[in-house]
Amino acid sequence: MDEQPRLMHSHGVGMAGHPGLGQHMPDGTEGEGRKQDIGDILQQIMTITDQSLDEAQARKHALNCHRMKPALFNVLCEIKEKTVLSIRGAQEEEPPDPQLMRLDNMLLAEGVSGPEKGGGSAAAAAAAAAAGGAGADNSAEHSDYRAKLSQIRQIYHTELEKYEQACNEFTTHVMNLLREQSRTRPISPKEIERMVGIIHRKFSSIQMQLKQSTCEAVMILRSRFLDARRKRRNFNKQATEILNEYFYSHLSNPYPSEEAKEELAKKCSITVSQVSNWFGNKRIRYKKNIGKFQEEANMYAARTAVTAASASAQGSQANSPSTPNSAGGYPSPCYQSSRRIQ
DNA sequence: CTAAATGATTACTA
DNA sequence: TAGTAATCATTTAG
Repeated sequence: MDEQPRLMHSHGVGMAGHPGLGQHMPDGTEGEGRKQDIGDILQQIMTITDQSLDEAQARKHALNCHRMKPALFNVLCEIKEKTVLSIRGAQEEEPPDPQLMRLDNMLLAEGVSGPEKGGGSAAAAAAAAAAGGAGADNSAEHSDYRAKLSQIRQIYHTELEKYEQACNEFTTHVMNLLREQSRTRPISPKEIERMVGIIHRKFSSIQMQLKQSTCEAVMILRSRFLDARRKRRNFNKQATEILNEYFYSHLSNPYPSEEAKEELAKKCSITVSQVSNWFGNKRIRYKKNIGKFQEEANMYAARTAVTAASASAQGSQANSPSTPNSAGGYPSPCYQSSRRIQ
């Protein structure tokens, strides 16, 4: 890049005003003239940094108005395209991020990013059903869940909109800037397009963070909603009585069969696993402190005796769910601290 | 308010 | 895999 201008100057004579500066050059003479023009322009570019601002501005204008400018600009763009941009272009076209897709799917499933109300309530209903809480005070919690979900959704959409707007503003700004600059340096429309792509990717990575934190919030809300420990309700008195009745009338072997559990569950309007939980808790707590349960045990023993008596008096045993070995020959806790629980 | 009671969960065992 | 033991988180009693 050192020799060429000089070389051109040595030959170039008076071709400055040549009208035919087309892309093709039919003969060497025309080529020489063009070369000289290019040499002039390059010279000006090289020295432009040495000039004052006003001077530079004037020169810039002159350069811009130069008849060779568009052609040279195209050439430079092409060169640039072939070198720098093609290298960068090779590593683009990344596949859609699987994690982002997962987040999107979840937000959609959770009704955060989907259609306004429909998806949300459906998901909430599904969650409510999964909670399995025998629908008593379920609706209150349900609406609470929905309210919180819609709050999350609102924040999400507001933020998303904000990001989108910022992205658009920034993109427009950069595009204007590049277009403006493309008057003085070789920037092809393709390159602008690519830059826009880069900006969008950056912003979408920010959006991913938003999506991620929204997902987290939904998960926490959901787990809170589903985790029954956090909103435990005691069983009603009747259910507790039925369970206790069974427990104390089967003290020697307080392990209800699957069928018995089902029956108890139905009677108490709770689930079978709740029955299992109850018996698990009862056995361990009874074993740990039999003394404390003495009174309760006596009470239920007496009650069972009475019902049994009245039942046998009527010649029927319709009461008490499948009672194989009730009070019969088993020691009431009054007489001994039965140790049949492992 | 604190402590006890209680339903659910977890890690482990036979 | 059902059951045990420890523990959590909540409700209820005092």
